[in-house]
Amino acid sequence: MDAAAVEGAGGPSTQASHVYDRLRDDLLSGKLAPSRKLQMRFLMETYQTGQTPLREALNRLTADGLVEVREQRGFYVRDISRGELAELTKTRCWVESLALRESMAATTPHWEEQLLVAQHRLSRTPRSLNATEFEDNPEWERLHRTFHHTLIGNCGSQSLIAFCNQLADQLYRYRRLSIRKAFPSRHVGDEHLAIANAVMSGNADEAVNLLTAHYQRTADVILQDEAIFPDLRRTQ
Amino acid sequence: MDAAAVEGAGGPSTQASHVYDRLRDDLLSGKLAPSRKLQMRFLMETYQTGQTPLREALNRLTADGLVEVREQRGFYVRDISRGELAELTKTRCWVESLALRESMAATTPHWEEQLLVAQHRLSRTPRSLNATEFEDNPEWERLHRTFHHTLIGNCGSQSLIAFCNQLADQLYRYRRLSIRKAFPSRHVGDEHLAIANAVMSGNADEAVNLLTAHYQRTADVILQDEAIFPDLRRTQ
DNA sequence: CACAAGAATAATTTATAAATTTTTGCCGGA
DNA sequence: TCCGGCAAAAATTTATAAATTATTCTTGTG
Repeated sequence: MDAAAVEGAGGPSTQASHVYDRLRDDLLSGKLAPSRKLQMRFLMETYQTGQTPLREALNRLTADGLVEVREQRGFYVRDISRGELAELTKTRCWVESLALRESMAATTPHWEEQLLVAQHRLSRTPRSLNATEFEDNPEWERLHRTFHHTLIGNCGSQSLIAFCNQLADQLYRYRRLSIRKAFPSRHVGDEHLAIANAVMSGNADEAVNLLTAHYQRTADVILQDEAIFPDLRRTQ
Repeated sequence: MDAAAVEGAGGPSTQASHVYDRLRDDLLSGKLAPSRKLQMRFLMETYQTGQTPLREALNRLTADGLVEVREQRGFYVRDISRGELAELTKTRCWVESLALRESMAATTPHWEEQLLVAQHRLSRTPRSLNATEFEDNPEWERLHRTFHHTLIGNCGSQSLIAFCNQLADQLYRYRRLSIRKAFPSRHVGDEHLAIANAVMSGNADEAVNLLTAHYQRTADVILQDEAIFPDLRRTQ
C-alpha cells in the first residue's frame, strides 16, 4: 500500500496536499507538540518529500491557525495557552450561536432530517474503542464533527461555516492534547440529543443555551488539565 | 532606492512578503481582474522574482480569499458574483454586529477616545483627491479602514477580528472594482459620525442598525453596477 | 464530426545556491 | 576566575535554476 495510491475519489493529487493532510493529522493529534520548531530537514525526512510541497502545506496550515511562521526563522507548531483556549471557546460560542440561529431561521425539512440522522448515527457509535480505558474512536470523532457541522450548515454563509470549522479544528487540538479524564463521567450523548431536540422543536434560545453550555463545559474540563498547562495559576 | 531597502520598522524582510503586498494591492485594486489566470511565468516577469516567493505569496492570498487554487492547474484571481457579494455583506453584518456589541459591552475610556480620534481624522480627510471627478484617496481608505477596525477592535477576540478583516478585504475589492457613481451623492461621513455617536452614547441597538445599514447601502450600490456584473438579472 | 494520439504548454517537484540567523569560541576587563 | 561583547563558523531559511510530471491544445484518423 503506497501512500500515493490512497487517493480517495476526487481527492487531491499533488504531493503538497498529501503532506498537508498528514501534517494536519499529526498537528491535531499532538504528535507534533505545541511550540515545537518545524525544521525543514526534519520534515523532509519524516514525510519523505521536498521543500516546496512542505512550504505549501505549512503555509496552508498557518492559515488554519495550527502553525505559526516567523519570517526568516522558520515554522513553529502554534503554542497553546489557557488564554487562547478561553478566547477560542468564547468566540466559537458567539459565532456558532449566530450561525445556529440563522440555520434555524432558514430551516427546511431536509435539514432537520440531516440533523436527525447525524444525531442518530453519533448516538450509535461508541466514543471509546475500549470500555474501561479511553481510546480514541476515529469514527466517533468523524460523526461528532458532522453533527456539529450540520447544526450550523444551514445558515447560508460559506465563509461563516468555514470560520466555524477553523475554530473547531483549533479547539479539537486542545481536546486531543488533554488527557480525557472526563471520560466516561460526562454524558455528551445526552447533550447532543438535547441540542437536536431543541433545534427540531424550534426553540432557538434553548438550542443556543445548550450548545454554548456544551462547549463551555468541554473547555472547563481542559482548563483544569494540569498535564497540558504548566500550573502557573494564571491565564498565561 | 532598492526594493529591499524600503523595509518599514519591524516590517517583513523576505521577498515573499514583498510580493505578497504588491500582489495584494493589485488584486484589491482590480489591476488583476477577477477569474484571470495567474501564470507563473507572467508573475515572475511582472514582479521580478522567483517561483518560491510567488508560491508563498499566492498561498497566503488564497487563505485571504483573494486567490483560488486548482490542483495541478494553477492559481486564479477569485471570481466575483452578485451572489458572493450578497453573502459576504450578509455575513459581515452578522459578525460585525456581534463584535460591535461585545466591544461596547467591554467599553473603556481609552477605546472611546480611539474611536473619537478615528472618526475625527476620517472626517477631516477628503474622500476623493479630485473635487469634480472621483479619484481614490489612499489616505482616506486607510483611515476608513482604521475607523471600522476600531469599532470592533474592543471585542476581545483576535480570531474574530481577523475574520472581520478578511471579510472587509474581500468586500473592499468589490468596492474598488465598481465604478463609484455613488460619489458624491452619498454622505458616508455623516453615516460614520452617526455610528460613532450611537456607540459613545451606549445605544447598542442603534449602533448596530446604523452599521448594518451602512454596509447594506454600499452593497446595494455595487449590486446595481452593471459595469462589473454581466447583467443577467440573476444572482449568478 | 467524434475521438484518440502526440506535441506544446504549464504546474509541480527536486536540486543547487545565496542570504540570514543562531551558535560557538575568543579576547579583554572587572 | 567570571562575565560581556565581538567576530567567525555553523546551521537554517529563503531564493534561483533545472528537471519532472500533468494538463491542454493540436492534428490526424476512423
